Amino acid sequence: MAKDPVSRKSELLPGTLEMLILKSLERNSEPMHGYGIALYIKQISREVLRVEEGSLYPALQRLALKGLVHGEWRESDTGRRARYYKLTRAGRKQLMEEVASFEKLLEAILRVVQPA
Amino acid sequence: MAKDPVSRKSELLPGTLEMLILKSLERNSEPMHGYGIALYIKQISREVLRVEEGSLYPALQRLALKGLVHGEWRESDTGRRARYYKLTRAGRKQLMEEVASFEKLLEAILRVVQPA
DNA sequence: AGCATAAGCATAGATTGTCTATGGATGGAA
DNA sequence: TTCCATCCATAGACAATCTATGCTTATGCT
Repeated sequence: MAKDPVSRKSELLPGTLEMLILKSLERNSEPMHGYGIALYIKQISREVLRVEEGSLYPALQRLALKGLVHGEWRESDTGRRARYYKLTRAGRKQLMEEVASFEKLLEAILRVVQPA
Repeated sequence: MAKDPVSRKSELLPGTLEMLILKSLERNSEPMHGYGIALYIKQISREVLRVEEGSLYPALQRLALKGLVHGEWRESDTGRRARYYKLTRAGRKQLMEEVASFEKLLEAILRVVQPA
């Protein structure tokens, strides 16, 4: 008991996480580490989107496996070791496609949800 | 081999199905059966959204269990037996909340995805 | 008469993607 | 010396969707 205080639903729309990560990398031009990406998304979405670490790191690994990002160890500004990621060419392409199909889906959903 | 001809990704944004169903019921005022709901969503989204039966019927059952819709057997226009669903008061309320939080999420995602 | 197709419901099982929970290490501030 | 922020990572639970399948009945075509 003593669970589920409000709602344990996901903080994001499932299926959008990888797109959000890729987009973050694109918009910042400088390579970013995972923690930084999480902060960035949280901040720019005005605290609405929160990316949990248990979702984030596996997602970054998937993206790296698929060759959409490239990661390497470096030292962060604060002196800790961190894995810095940047978009690959394939990642940039994939991002464009994902955004396009996301927007298409969105339009379709809004046609159902919002009165004409 | 000989698989995965194009992309086996979902035809909708996961997490939006129940909202789409509830909204369909709201907009049609008359009770609808599952098959009709599927056709409606497909049509109004201009073929972009396709709701598979394997997703639809379990979703309707979940909604009924939660008391958000009420279903009863009737005879359809074409003379077959069909389960007709209508929104309950609770369902109407839930729908409003879901739409609101969906739109909030959307805004947040678009802030990340679309350049300021 | 025979057959195909549309209308209609349903379940089982696989898969995917997220989450929670946990663990650990380090640096700086109180 | 304690705490918090920074940073990574994995395991396991869980929810939601999909594919695949099976069934029934009415209508239309040939």
